[in-house]
Amino acid sequence: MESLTIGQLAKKADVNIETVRYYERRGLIPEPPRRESGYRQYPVETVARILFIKRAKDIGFSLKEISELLSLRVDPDRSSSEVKKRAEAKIKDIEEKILILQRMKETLAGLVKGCDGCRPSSECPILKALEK
Amino acid sequence: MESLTIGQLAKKADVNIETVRYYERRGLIPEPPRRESGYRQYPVETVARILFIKRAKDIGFSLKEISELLSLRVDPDRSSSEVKKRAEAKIKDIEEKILILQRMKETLAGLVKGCDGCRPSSECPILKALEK
DNA sequence: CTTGACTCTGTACTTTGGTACAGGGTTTAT
DNA sequence: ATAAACCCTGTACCAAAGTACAGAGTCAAG
Repeated sequence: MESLTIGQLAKKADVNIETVRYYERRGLIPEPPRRESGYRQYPVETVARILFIKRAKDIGFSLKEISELLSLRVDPDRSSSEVKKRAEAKIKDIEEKILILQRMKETLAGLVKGCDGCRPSSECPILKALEK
Repeated sequence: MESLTIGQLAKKADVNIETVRYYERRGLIPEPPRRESGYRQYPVETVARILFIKRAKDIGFSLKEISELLSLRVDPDRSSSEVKKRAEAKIKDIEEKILILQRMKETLAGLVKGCDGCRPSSECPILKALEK
């Protein structure tokens, strides 16, 4: 059982079958080999690929950005500063997101433990915390 | 110049005018007072509100989640465990996102500094790192 | 006091990321 | 060998988050 049908893949990755085909159309997963019947035969790694996509999506990357992310990994001219630059840009993006989330979290934590700062009718710090 | 027209607001927050009206319809920003003509008059704080929404969106919250986030801040009976519970749930969400982002970042950072680890034709760790 | 820039409501269109058939062939378990 | 359960392509539909008018009224600068 070296390979998966589209249904098995979808189940393992916990997505809709149609989503798998959609990702293929979008170029997010490679076109798999087919058998004579035309049935797709997925290598097991494709499960990880789809999980990656799901996670990345959850944290705010668009499918377009995700395919950029994925293409970094695959690009064959390894030492190319092009690739490196793109990876670095992505890292910047990610750091930015982390910062925003951390500020958000602190603010919420303040809210949870008694948040006396939230005086009635005055400005709650939640917005303040997120002004760049 | 205590208040802003919708156009001024949109410009300051760097969004489309239509987006502002859309956020109003969605309840993400409060309905502002109007003058006789019907023109909206926004208090300057609304700029911060919209910036908040933009940031939250960028890091993967839906507008629906964002209005939940915003409603936490406004709820008057702050000691209610209801509010507390919701805030705690949001914190969990946020922590999860941060973790994913950190793993992603490390992986990319590994890629950047001399991606010798990416042996030809073998599995690049980028996927591995993101398998839950 | 008019002209150009702005705003109003309402409706319709767009993009992104899927989902859902329809109509037909394939596999597999009994 | 025949259902039940899969899979195929293609097209259509969906929700979320805007965006874009149309047709009409308002503002403000010269």
